[in-house]
Amino acid sequence: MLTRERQAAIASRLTRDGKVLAGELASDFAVSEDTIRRDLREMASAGLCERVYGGALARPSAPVPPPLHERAQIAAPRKNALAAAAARYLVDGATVFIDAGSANLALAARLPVDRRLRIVTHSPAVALAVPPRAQHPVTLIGGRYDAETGACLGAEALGEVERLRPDLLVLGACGLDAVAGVTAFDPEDAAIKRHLARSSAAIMVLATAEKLGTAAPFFVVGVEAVGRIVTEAAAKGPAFDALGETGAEIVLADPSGR
Amino acid sequence: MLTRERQAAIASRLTRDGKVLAGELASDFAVSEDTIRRDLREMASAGLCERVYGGALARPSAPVPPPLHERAQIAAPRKNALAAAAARYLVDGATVFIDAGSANLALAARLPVDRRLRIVTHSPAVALAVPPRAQHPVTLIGGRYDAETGACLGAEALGEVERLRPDLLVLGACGLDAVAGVTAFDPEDAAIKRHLARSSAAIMVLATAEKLGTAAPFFVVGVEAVGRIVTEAAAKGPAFDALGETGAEIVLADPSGR
DNA sequence: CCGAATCATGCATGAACGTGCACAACGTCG
DNA sequence: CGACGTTGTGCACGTTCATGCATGATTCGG
Repeated sequence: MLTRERQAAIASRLTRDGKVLAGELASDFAVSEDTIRRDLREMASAGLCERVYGGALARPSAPVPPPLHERAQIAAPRKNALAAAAARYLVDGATVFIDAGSANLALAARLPVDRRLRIVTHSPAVALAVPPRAQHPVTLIGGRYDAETGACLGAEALGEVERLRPDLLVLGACGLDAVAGVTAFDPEDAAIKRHLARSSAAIMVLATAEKLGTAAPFFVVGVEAVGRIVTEAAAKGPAFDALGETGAEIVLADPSGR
Repeated sequence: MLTRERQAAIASRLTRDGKVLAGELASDFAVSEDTIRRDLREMASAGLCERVYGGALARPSAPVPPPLHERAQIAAPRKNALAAAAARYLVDGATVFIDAGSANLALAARLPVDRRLRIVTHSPAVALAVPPRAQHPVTLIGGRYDAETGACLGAEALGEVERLRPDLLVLGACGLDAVAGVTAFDPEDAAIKRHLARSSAAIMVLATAEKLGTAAPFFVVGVEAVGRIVTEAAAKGPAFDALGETGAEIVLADPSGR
């Protein structure tokens, strides 16, 4: 049996029963409990379930849409590490726009609870990921929902975005390069990002290593406008050095997620 | 039984009964009172309940209805059956507004793929639940996101809703009664529902058996405005008969989900 | 003010856990 | 074809966690 196949089976059990037991799964799938624990850990870090002592519970929150969901699952621990590092720079009382994207989704799920933040987003998944316990007021920008980017796009969304003046924009980047700047795959998405970049007081970008030195078709904003780039140590190389020379503050995430 | 699972069960008892007794819980869950006391202490420190001598009380500010994501898991198979029955009445090419609510969430997830529908909603969870495979264009109404109802409320949302003229409104009902009509727990939610009910060409309500004959604090619309009520056979009784006499078409869902 | 019930705390125990390591299966590239 | 990196798995190790019990302290009701 394939690993992913087994994890899919665990996921379907979760939705059916609402919970799974590690020991039970181990004997049912004829693997060791270690393997099951690894599965559950992975799934939990991808937001598929809640890990608890003895097994796992179905996530009490709404389902994350498949395209975004798949992206969220890729390198989830690394994205969580980025999120943890970025969360430190969210100051109390600030209005923060969180762009769509898998790393930003991880950030939304790990927003600090010891500070009060006004969260604005055009991504329903981000809005739902904000832990209700934190009591951060969440404003969602409406419009035509685009499943590919996982955000609301179009004229309506753009119109609403134009009225905003966020203190901080947590920008999602499909590509990030010292020369090409921040770039996106979708033209409409790029248009909204451009507006946001202009009207925000500060910009922070979360980028996994593989995004550095790459460019997508649509330009959003030059790197000189980005105040802070959160990335990982694995990104070190020529593209990384070039970014550092643009004046942006580069933050390296601790892989352990601290 | 998992520790967290037990604590969740205690929490749901708290919202149901308003109080729990330590000794009673201990014998019901077959653990020692020490364990229960530890649970209650932990929950109290998390703000989930108020610890008192002999047990615990529900927090005075405890939400009357549990948040949407919890409601969605209650009686899920029955809600899926309602959804399957309701899906038959969505006609090709129609613009359908899907209100927030757990049964409506199930409907969104089971939208027919053989017809083209324009979906509009103010619930991010509903927008995300629409299967991307179906290619239904989804418009999401933005605004302040309210975790309690699971929808975007407030002036912004109301303003956008006012511009809509849906062919069909799939209305969520917190209570449904022949005399009291459709009612809601939240005043702002009720305001938006009222607007929608006025501007929609037709109204359909999905209601599980326990909602029939009950009323929530805020009035939305009288039953005479509701064209079709989808409910279950288990609802049959005086309240059910009274609804039938108002002229609305009553549809009974097949428990097998067909 | 007294007895009984309830409680917090410390401790012991076993289950569940994370981590590091070794090994096997697999695909890739020279 | 063989060397190599990757990935999934199981095992051993020490650690953490949940639980029940014992012990005093606290609270409640009369």
